[in-house]
Parts: sequence; C-alpha cells; structure tokens
Amino acid sequence: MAATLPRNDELAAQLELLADLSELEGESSFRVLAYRRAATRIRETGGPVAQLALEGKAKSLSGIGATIEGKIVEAIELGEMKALTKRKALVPEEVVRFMHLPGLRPKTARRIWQELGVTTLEELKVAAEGERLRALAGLGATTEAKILKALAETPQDPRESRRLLGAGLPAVLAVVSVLREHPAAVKVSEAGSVRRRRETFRDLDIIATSTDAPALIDYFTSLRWVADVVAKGDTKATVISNDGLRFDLRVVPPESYGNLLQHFTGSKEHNVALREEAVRRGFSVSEYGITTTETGEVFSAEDEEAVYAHLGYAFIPPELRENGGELAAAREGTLPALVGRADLRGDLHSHSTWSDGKATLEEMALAARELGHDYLAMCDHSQRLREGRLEKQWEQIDALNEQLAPFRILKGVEVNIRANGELDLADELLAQLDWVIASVHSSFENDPTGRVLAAMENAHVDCIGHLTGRKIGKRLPSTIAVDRVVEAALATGTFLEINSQPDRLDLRDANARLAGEAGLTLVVSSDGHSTGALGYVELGIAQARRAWLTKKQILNARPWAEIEKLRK
DNA sequence: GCCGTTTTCGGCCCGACTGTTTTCAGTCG
Repeated sequence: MAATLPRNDELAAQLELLADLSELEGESSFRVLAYRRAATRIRETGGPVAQLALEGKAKSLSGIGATIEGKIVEAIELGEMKALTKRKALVPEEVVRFMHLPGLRPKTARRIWQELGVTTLEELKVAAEGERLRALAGLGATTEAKILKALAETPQDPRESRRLLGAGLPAVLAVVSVLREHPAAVKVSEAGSVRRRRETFRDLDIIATSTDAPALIDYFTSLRWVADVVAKGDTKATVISNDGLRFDLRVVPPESYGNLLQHFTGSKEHNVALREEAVRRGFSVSEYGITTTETGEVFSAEDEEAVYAHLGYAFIPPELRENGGELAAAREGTLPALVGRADLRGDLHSHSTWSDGKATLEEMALAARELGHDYLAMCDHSQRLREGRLEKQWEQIDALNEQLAPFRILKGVEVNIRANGELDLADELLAQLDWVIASVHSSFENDPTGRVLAAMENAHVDCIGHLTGRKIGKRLPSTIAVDRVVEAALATGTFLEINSQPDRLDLRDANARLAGEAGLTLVVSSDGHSTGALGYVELGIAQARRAWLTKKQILNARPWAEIEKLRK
C-alpha cells in the first residue's frame, strides 16, 4: 500500500486557494477560471485523481491539462503545489478572506490591500469605520456599511448554510402542486439544484407561467406556512417558510418557458459549457432564447426538449446537468435511460423495534407494501440480536409472511464490521439469512479499506452498507479507497449500497457513478428506521440517476427470485 | 491554463443588478 495520497477534496481546495490568490494578484482571469474548473472536476470525480496524476492520466479529465497535472504531482510529492507555496508568501493570509465578504471580489479586495495597506480583517473594520475606504474611486459609504455589516455577522462557512435535499424536496414538491391548483397557474416546476436533486441546496426555486402573474404571486406570498416575505414584485417573490426554507417563485412568459426553465435549472457549469459549445456552432444562448449569430434570428420554446433539440441535443435529464459529459452524450445519442423510482421492486435495508427502529416488523412490512414494494429486507443491528433473539425474529417473520403473501419480509441483518475487521455475528447464523449487510459504524479512520475488504471476503456478506460513513455537514467521508473497494466488490460478488438516508446518501453520486462504470450492480436502500423513512428511497434513486445508473444496474429493481440467484 | 468537425493560436457564456457614475466596472447567479 502506497503512502497516503492527497484526497480529491484536498487537491481541489489547493486549486481553489491558488485561484483566490492568483485572482488577488491580478492574474489572467482565464487562468483563474481554469484553476477553478479543474478544482470542480477533481471534486466531482469518483476515483482518486492523485493516483491518475501519478500515472499521467489525470489529463484525460476535461479541464485538466499537463500543467495542472504537474501541480497535482507536486502536491503529492511536496504536500503543496509550488505555485501555491509561492503565492501564499506574497499575499497576507487574511486578505484572502476579504474576498469572501459580499460585494468584495478580487478587484476591490486587491485595491484595499495594495492601495490602502489594509492586511487584516481588523484593519479592514477600522478603515471602514474611519470612512477611509471611500478614498478609493468606485467605493462609497454604502460599500463601507455593507462591509461593516458583514464583519459584524458571525463568519460562516457557506457550505454550512446548505440544507439537505431530504428536507427541501418534499417541501418544494408540495408547493409546486399547491401552486398548480391555483386558477391563474398554467405551468409550474421546481428548478435550480433541487430539480437536479443535488444532495444539498441553498434555496428552493420554482418557475411558473400564469394568466395573471400578480394574482399567483399574491397567493404564493400568503400561503399559511409563509413566515416572512423577503421580496415581492409583479413577477418574482421570495419567502421564508416557518421551518426556515427559502423559496423563490419566478413567473415567466409562456413563449420562453422552456428557455427559462433550462436556464434556471442549471447547473451553472452545465449552462456555461452548453453556451460555449453553442458559440462554436454559431449560436448565442441566453435565458430568453437562442440567437443564430449569422441571421440574428431568435428561437424560444415553451418546453425544454425543444431548446435542447434546437441545439442538436437529446433531452438531458436535470440530474445529469453537471457538465460531467452529458452534453457529448446527448449530442451522440448515448445518454443512459436512467432508473426511476417506479422501477424499484423492494427495499433491502430497514430496521424495526427489534433494534433501533421506531416501528414494529408488521408496521414496516405494511408500509413497504403500501409503497409498492414486493419485499422488504429487515436488517436490524447485529448487536441487538444476540442470544437467540435473531431466531425469535425469524419466527415472527415467518408468521407475518404467511399473512402478507405474496409480499415477503426477508430475513436480514446489518452486521457490524469491528475495528479489527471481524464481523460481530457468527458465520453459522449469517449462513441462514436471506440478506446480509455489513457496515462500519465506528473507528472510521482505523483502516476502513482493509476492514471492508475483509468483510467482503466473507461468503455470507451480500452488501456493504453506507460505505464511507459520511454524515453530510457533520462527518466527512472516511479515507476509504472507494476504487479498491469497487474492484474487490466485483471480484467477490458483493454489492454496494446507495444509502438513502438524507444525511448519508452514501455512496454519493460521483462514487456511485465510478462503481457503475466499473460494472458493479448497486442497491438503493432506505435504511428506514420508521415507516415514513421507507420513502427516502426517492432520494437514493435521485442520486442513482445523478450517477448515470440504469434500471439494469440497480439490484432491487429486480424481483427477489432473481436477486437470490445473483447472490454469491 | 485549457481546448479544437472551420483554429495547436486565439479564443474563453450571458444578462441583471449595484454603486457610483455621466458611460461603466465589478459582482452575482
């Protein structure tokens, strides 16, 4: 095993900082953009980019050329890219943070630093209070006040202000359906990152067309759960719900609804790439229409399909719009037919009151059946099923299965992978089960790769649960080598899970895509601890779609009889 | 610094808003 390589997020962070510093020093904006694009590409790549760079293959990722590949190798060998070390010495540490204040982007931050000699946040505050910033042309009292206000607020990592998709998706879908019922509404859709089903969001965007825009806006701003109306005009309004969610409604003209929905769905990176390619082909794309440069003719459309078609693309599902190769695939007609929620036949990970679940076996089974599942694997935690309790649970399962047939509760377990790599349930018990999930629940940094590889060698382990152990916003993914786990999963016939818990979504999209491309079949499971939580599979399916996965690549899109034959 | 079914050099998305300014640069999404 080689020395630890820098993780993708660490490489991306170095490039982001290099971009910030370069920008402050007045470096070419295109070079800065290249650093940022490379950072995004690295963050969204499922396998270790450092390893690719060592093999000279990082250049195959779009946005990474020979120079940045060289910088990655420097980061591996020296711990830090040389250019970053050099530039850090030239720019006072806190000046970078000027740029993260609203309204202070590199140009202004640089002038405050160089022309006023301000190098710390404290000095910035004093300068603003002393009305010294307005000495710079282009800055006035308003800017000083804005800076003071931002400095007074507790500094916050922007990522922490993002909420979980699991909290926003049901809410935005409910608002969309309420708005659709209004007599003035014609078309209503969620847009933005929530339409792409990104795992977190900042605000929830809704786009609509209407026969009476002000009436629809009035209705929206007076819904009973609205706690605060932040902004309200004739075509646009922003409200905060009583649970703190921020909704934006935008009412647009019907003739260009397709263009606007496309624009406001993003992602930014997708739109930029789409527009760049359009320019090369003689078009100019904006949210209002597609202009043919030669003739000045403007094309607008009521639906998105026509927008993509006009530019020569097949329709691209929102989940794929991240500039991850979807444009080329849509042009060539090779986009995958993505798996959908309706394809699921059952759920292969759930809990009941036999361990830490909130509902009984029967309640869980009935709820699963209600969701349209044909089977539900009951996988209570192994620690709670010792001393004959597992066998007792089987008796109850057998009885229920007689009642509920053809619906079937599968006898399963979520067995713990201990710190030493052993499983905490005996093989002779595991052998009698329909479905065995093995998961790491503690000592995440204690050789997670080795422990999981060992668990996969066990002939009774069908699936590894929540592989990286991350909790979005709370706990980083472990240092587990996902690529090596995927290889071993293929070799041993073990499946990997996309855990649908809103704060897990583990495997995440990029890792699941890597696994799918390697030829692995994945499981989308709820890990539900209550009847309501069984519905989380919608989130897992969304991540599977973001991972470019088809129905064939999802194990539990098959009937149980088929799955049984595919077990090792 | 990256990239190429017109380019290995010469480009690099588009429009709205803001603050400060008589015509625009910088920022934002």
